[in-house]
Amino acid sequence: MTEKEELESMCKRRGYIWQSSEIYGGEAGFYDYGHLGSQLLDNWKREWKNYFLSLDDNYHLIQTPNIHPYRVLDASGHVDHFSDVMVRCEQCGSSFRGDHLIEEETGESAEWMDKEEIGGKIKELGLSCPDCGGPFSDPEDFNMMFGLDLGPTGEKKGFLRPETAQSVYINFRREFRALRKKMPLGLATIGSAFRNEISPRQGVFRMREFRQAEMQIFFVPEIHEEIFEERYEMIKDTKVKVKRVDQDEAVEIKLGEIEDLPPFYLYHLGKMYEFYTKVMGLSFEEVRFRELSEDEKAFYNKIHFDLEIDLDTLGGWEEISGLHYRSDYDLKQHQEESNTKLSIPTEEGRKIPHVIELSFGVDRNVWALLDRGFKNGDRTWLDLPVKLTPRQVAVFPLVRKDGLPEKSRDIYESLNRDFRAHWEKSGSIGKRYARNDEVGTRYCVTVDYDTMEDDSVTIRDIETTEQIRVPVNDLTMILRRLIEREKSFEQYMEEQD
RNA sequence: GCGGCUGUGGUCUAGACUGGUUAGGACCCAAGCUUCCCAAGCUUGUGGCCCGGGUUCAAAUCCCGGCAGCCGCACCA
Repeated sequence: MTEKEELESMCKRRGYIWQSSEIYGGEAGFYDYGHLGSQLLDNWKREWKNYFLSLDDNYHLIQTPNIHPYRVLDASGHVDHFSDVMVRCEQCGSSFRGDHLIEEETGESAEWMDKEEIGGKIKELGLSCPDCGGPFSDPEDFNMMFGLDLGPTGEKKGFLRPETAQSVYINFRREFRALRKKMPLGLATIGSAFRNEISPRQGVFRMREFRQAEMQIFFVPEIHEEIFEERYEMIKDTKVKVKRVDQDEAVEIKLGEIEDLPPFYLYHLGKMYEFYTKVMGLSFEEVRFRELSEDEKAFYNKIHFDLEIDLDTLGGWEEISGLHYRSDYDLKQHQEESNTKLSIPTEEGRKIPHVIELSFGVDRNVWALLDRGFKNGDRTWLDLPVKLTPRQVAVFPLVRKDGLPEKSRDIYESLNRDFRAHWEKSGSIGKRYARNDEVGTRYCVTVDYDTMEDDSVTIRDIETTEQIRVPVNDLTMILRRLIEREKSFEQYMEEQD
């Protein structure tokens, strides 16, 4: 089996993640998280919130519906731009994007054209199927958004949102007032988004329903730049790995050495990098930022880097998150379409705030954790940071007799109040270690015959399989220190020698 | 969405070409025995031919349709 198959098998067998509706044969583009996956997902969200909301006093979380009325997505440009005009070859059945066919022929952009215009232009140019030369059918709209009829008459139209960002923009005005007009203002949200992908593949990387965690930061560049500059100064020696659009390889560089990007952008780039190395526990080498070319990036993004992680299961660097400078495009659009003033008063008159967006694919982040953590050599184990892992500690009896199971159960119950704990007694001790290695249980506490004598237990570290012996009374304190990284397992080991 | 390949207990698979005993194995899981630290062993047990239709005395096996997965193309503002 390939690495990917091994990991998928583990995820199904042990309760992380699998295809949705599987007893009915499944449906492409939908996945369910089991008891472990769901816990990992929750933990990731919690750590994400802890990290990004604490970047500034004025960064906050909001919660919004998955459904937008038609006008929101019309204003944002999704009704026009998120759809493509497709034409189908009547002879061989292949389908193509109409605007692309025209662009190839004329060399000019045809993205602005609607269904009728594209149909007319194709006839005018006498285009035929590039595959077989057959004639084209009439063009049809294909929109990546799931449309909805709202209410009993079905006359009101809406969509499942294709991104969470718009939910935040339409709440800017309310929150700006509620938060007493302080700027910069950061509004984060974690929620689901929906895209009717033509052919979803690559597991959780292209789903029809997926989760996003986004931090939208509103600011007026010429006024608030200073604030970010100060923060940037503090981290400008931070090293990151960046692949610019004109480079073949990512290079290691200090933030301060990147001269053509504004401090507010570099500051957040540095902070995102830090999230991946410090919170998600990835090594510097496994993460990079890649700048998107003009062709790749959306027209409203002035600066766009994707954060990519080198994944074994997907064969290389994959987009996990993004940092987008969206300028004032979004608020301007909504101001115009809603006839609501979204500019803010400044000493230099009213200004429409700009947005820098920190955007994270939650499912992709979770999969990246599983991919990078999955070790399948001599021993199979899952290396998840202790703050993120679904099981922080497991408690076992060494053997199933002489009161050890009961003792271990007592210890488990006391630990379960403070940690994500687990208890089991079936099989042999080795088997229990192996089972817990596979799902990423960080520490295994074993009750043995010494425990019955002197009330001490062993703690085993998943990474090294080494053990330390500690008093039961100190267990909670020691585990807490290990989890909070106040003291490392190695330090405890040294103390014992 | 197009083309190719594939679909057997929870997982991985044998069987299919050449239709015919009770669909076999390994691992996992559960219960028990055993066991003083890294998937030991023994006993017992649960559980399966992707779905629907057709051909046939008889279908996991052949045919048609659907669904899903993988690969290629296309798509991924």
